[in-house]
Amino acid sequence: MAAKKAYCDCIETIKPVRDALDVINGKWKLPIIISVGVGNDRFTDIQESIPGITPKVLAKELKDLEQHRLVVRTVIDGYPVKITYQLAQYADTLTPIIYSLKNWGLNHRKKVTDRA
Amino acid sequence: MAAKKAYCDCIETIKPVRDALDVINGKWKLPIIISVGVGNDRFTDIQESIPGITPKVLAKELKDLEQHRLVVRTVIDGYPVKITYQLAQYADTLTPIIYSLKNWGLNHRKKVTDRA
DNA sequence: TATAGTGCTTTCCCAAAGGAAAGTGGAATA
DNA sequence: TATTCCACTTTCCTTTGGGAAAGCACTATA
Repeated sequence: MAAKKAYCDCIETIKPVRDALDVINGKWKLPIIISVGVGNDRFTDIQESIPGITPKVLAKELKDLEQHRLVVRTVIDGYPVKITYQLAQYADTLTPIIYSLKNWGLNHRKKVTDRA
Repeated sequence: MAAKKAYCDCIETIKPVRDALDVINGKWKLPIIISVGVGNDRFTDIQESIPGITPKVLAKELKDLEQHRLVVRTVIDGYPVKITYQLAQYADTLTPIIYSLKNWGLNHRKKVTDRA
């Protein structure tokens, strides 16, 4: 017999949501993906396009995103060496998440300012 | 004349996304919303439905969610006093976010296990 | 020759997140 | 009377995130 439980079961939703959150956690991952996705492919450009981000954090987050195969780092030989960042195709699958967050954020801001 | 900028502009997407992330930040907010949304309305039930959450964290996150008007705490007088939590209607607007995260998480887990 | 840009790294530091464990006060239950 | 349940709170501690500032190796530009 299964153990009785008073609470309603929701692990089947919570588990995948947490899997997703583990990948895109923190303040910076989605902003970086947005910035790279829009065409910023140089370290400095990405940095300047995201207000407040420091090079240390950007470097670390880019490495994380590479490991998760969402971003591809390319070294182009030549003088000087060029380094570019691009979204991996897999990052396209994040579009619905970004889209829904953007919409919600826009609506939320309106709601909060209306309140005041 | 506007200052020249080499980078592509993406603040209009980044800003609302960050507004949204500021509200649902951390490991626990969305799991809690999912749990309450599915019918868990007592503190202990919510706690037991979310693996790994401690009462301290749950109490703090519930307060945050109340402040953001996503969750409503109700005290029902009587002997003993009963306390229930429910989603505010506003929390329904999070459904697309949760849905897209869930889908992405499911797909991501498949992708990662296939890789191995 | 001096300065600026590129893509970072390094150090130092602080605050927030979060885990473990115990406790609390009242009421219900055995 | 003892134990349990409920909804937390409290304390202590560790980890993580992240900011500030400086530096570095290389190249390009003035």
